[in-house]
Amino acid sequence: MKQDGQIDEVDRRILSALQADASLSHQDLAERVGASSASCWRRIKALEAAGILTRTVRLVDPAQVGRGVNVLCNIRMRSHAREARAAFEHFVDGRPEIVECFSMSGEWDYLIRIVVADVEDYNRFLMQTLLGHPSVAGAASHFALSMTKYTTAIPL
Amino acid sequence: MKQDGQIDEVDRRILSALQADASLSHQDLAERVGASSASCWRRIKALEAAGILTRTVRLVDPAQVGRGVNVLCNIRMRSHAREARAAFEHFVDGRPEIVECFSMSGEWDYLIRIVVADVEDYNRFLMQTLLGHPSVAGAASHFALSMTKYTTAIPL
DNA sequence: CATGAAAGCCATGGTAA
DNA sequence: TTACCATGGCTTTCATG
Repeated sequence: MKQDGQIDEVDRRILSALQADASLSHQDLAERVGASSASCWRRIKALEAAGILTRTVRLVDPAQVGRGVNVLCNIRMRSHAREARAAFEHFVDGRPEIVECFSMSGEWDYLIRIVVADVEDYNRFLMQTLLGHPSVAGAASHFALSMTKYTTAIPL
Repeated sequence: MKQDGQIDEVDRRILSALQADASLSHQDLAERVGASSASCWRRIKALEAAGILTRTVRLVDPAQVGRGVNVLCNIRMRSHAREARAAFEHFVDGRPEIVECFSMSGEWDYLIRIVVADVEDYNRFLMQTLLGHPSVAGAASHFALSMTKYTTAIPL
């Protein structure tokens, strides 16, 4: 990355490579993106400092640890007051089975994705946890039959 | 992991730690989960061999690279024939702006998440790319106002 | 059979020119 | 950019519970 904060072609290649496989050594990465190892290292530091390149995470196969079922759930709030929204979002934050939450335009207020073991597991979550929250007025759950694509890579 | 393939408490701690931060060294990891470095190493190898622990990826801040807008889009297929589904899923695979795709139960056939720069960008994608696909009969797009939670960590 | 401790080797990151 | 060097992490061995 040049000092003007712009991302150039080499930066893009670095980001793409690291999004696909962060276990690459700087040397492998260097030859893959067509730059020197030292240059790669400096660019990575700059991208981290700029907050563009964030965490390094290891992925776990959900099905293998008993979380093979995805449910997408639309949520309607009882109130749109700031406190109600903050309370709900804080609640979402604290529930590890909720892996994604979007505040939505349109007829529903939120869309969340939940990973569960099975239908019964979801029933428990819905009845006891989600619908028990004071901010939640209603929910419409949709089960995923399969996840045909999942990537953490943002296109560049 | 014992030879029976079961995941014990230490394995769970290893998985949790690596899901949160895969840049930990085996030694740091070891003391964090309360085991020796060698034991940690063996367990990680076993978890990889079992396919439980998969890729290591680096995350990129979508907003910083001009992909700050999320759109959730329900899709109805023209046909449910196997070839039509395969063709659509292959198409999804090849479009990097589509980061997630679920085959759904209920009134819609698929739910996809798309990351775009702005509304105009999405308009282009919808009109020229998505609706241009022969398998797609219709689509209902919902814009996310914000992403309040996103994690790659599966609860254990 | 899994673990913890210990040690050596090698690759790697970081820094120099 | 290239080259180098020292650091430290990965991997194995071995004894133990």
